[in-house]
Amino acid sequence: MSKHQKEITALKEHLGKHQLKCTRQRELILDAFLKQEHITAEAMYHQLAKKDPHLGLATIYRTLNLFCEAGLAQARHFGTQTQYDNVSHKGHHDHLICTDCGKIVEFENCDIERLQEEVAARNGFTIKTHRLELYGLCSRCRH
Amino acid sequence: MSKHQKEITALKEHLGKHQLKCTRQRELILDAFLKQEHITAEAMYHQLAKKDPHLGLATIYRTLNLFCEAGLAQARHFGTQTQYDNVSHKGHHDHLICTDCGKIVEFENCDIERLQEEVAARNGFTIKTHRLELYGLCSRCRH
DNA sequence: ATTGAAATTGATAAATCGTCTCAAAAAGAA
DNA sequence: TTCTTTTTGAGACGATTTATCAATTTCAAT
Repeated sequence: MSKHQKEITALKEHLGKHQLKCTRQRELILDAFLKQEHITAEAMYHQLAKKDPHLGLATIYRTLNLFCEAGLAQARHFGTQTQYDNVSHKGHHDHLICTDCGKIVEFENCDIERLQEEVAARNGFTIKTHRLELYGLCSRCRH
Repeated sequence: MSKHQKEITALKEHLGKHQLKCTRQRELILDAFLKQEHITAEAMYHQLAKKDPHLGLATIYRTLNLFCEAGLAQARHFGTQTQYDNVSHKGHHDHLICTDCGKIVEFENCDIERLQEEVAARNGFTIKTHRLELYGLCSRCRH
């Protein structure tokens, strides 16, 4: 019994609803993905090469995008690459980023999210996702 | 006397500090850039083709990146392209983005920024800049 | 104003990242 | 098993951005 049974079920539900099939590759990629906070397709490609040397990069991209559609992942453009965030546990994924050493701290703040909803409503928008990144210096780099 | 004298001075100061030179192209691009809220390199390329048909795309990229280093612009990856935001007027630049039609609404919210400071302080960070993007559907696309 | 070292430019080649194509393979219902 | 549909893997492709490099421009020192 996997630790991530809930997410596995969620994916299968999505697959069923959309006439998609449950493949070995999708299960393999999901299993690896759920162990991460966030990962790039390229990183996952190298990571999974050990388990399945023939797993194609295109399949990883396709599958991670599938996870986004299924609501398990969320794509985020960071630098030149796309990070796929694991949002199956937390609803959102905000970041504090040290511009000096690159350290990333993740946080969540309900008050900020409530205010975001207000701003959106005031402008006639319905928010689906958001992205908040705070750039600065961590305590160590400030000195 | 240009409306953007402050920014022109800021750029020249940056150039001086880094042994960079003030060229006709840089002045031309700065002038065009300061009239925008945000623009892509490609869009600026086409826009400036009228004034200088020989201005190269690479120069536009180089110069917009220079503006980022000088603190006049801020790069933001949206979809497959990079938007260069004009941050010389406002300290911050937050966006409401319609994922359907691409419409972008800019906003500012002091309460959110105050909360951001709190989160940062709690984690030992000192914020220099931030990025907040809310993705969803605008009123028109919701229907 | 002229000179000369250093930076910049324009044109294009190259790199990067992600998607598309398509024949072969796999899934899964009948 | 059989048949239809979906998926896969490999590489081609497309879009965006950066690197290369000879020619040009800037600008400080004559």
